[in-house]
Amino acid sequence: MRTTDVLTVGEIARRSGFADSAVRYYERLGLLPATRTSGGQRRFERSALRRLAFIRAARNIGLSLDEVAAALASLPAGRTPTRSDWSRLSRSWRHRLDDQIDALVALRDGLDSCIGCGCLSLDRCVISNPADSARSGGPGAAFLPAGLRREDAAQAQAGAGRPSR
Amino acid sequence: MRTTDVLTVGEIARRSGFADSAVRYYERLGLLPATRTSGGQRRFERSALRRLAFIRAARNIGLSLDEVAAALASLPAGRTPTRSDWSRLSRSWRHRLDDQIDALVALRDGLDSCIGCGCLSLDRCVISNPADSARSGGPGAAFLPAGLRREDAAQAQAGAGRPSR
DNA sequence: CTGGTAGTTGAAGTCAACTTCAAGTCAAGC
DNA sequence: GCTTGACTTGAAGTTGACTTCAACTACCAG
Repeated sequence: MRTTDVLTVGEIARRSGFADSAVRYYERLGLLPATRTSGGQRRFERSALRRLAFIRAARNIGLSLDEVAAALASLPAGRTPTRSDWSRLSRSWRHRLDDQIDALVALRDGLDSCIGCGCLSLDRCVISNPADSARSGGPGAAFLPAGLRREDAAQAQAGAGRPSR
Repeated sequence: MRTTDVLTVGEIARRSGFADSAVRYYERLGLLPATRTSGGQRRFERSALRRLAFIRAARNIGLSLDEVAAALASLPAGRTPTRSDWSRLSRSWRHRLDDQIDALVALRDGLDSCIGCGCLSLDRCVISNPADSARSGGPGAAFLPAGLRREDAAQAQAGAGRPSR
């Protein structure tokens, strides 16, 4: 056992590429299980690295941490997740990505038809009116086109608002 | 002159679909020119509606308000912008959209090759490592894939951070 | 046993883009 | 002239995902 079996925050952070503070944050949110030494320091298992990889991947796809938490919660309790467990989780992302891509392509096509006209009509232009136009409510950022917005895709949380990077 | 030539905040908000508070906010940022009545109330010209359409379109594409401000600042001073002025501004969006789409498609292709393997290797998996992996710095959201992140596209601001919806 | 590196906590800060609030003023129809 | 709805301001709050800070403690090599 040359390589230690448990990892400290710093080690996990270094290996995963996340900041220490992010790792602690995730643990606090319950996304990352950790045991504690008698002195109160966190110790992570190797599998935590896989969880962090999942988190990074999910965030790259555009999931919120709430959604990540929900996904992680769906993992089988007790046993260590298998490859197919992880695979199952990421399978649904395909759809999400497709939707995002479709939305952007639609926007681009609209842009192509708008370039040159310079109309930017509030009523007619596709770019300023991608399918819908009414503002949803709540504070926070809201710049992605419909279909790219978090709230549009997430039916999960009951909270208010909505998000970005 | 049935239809009034100048518009109040409320009218502009209603017609543009933005909230009153957003319109005031934009005016405060200098994105939206307004005159004042003797009593201090804002009065907008009709052209403000076009500016708002531009702002909405730009935000839908994913531009920050800073970038919108920069774009608006490039409009000819003095005269009212023409259609070709607006057209010129929106032409560069095409590239941005292409980049965003490319990034998402790459992510999806990677996902396809990853589904089933469930590896999620921090080193090898495309999904958790879309091209790059090192965290940039700064607080704030950061979930979009490279090429979709605000900071990646914006060379403008000198501020810290980085962003998400 | 000692020193230094790495870890701990809670509270507060950051960022963007707004919204909400309170306390008060303006504009306009009757 | 009055009432009422729309407007004004500045300050503070919201959201998500973290980061930063200060004050302190743990771990471990030597």
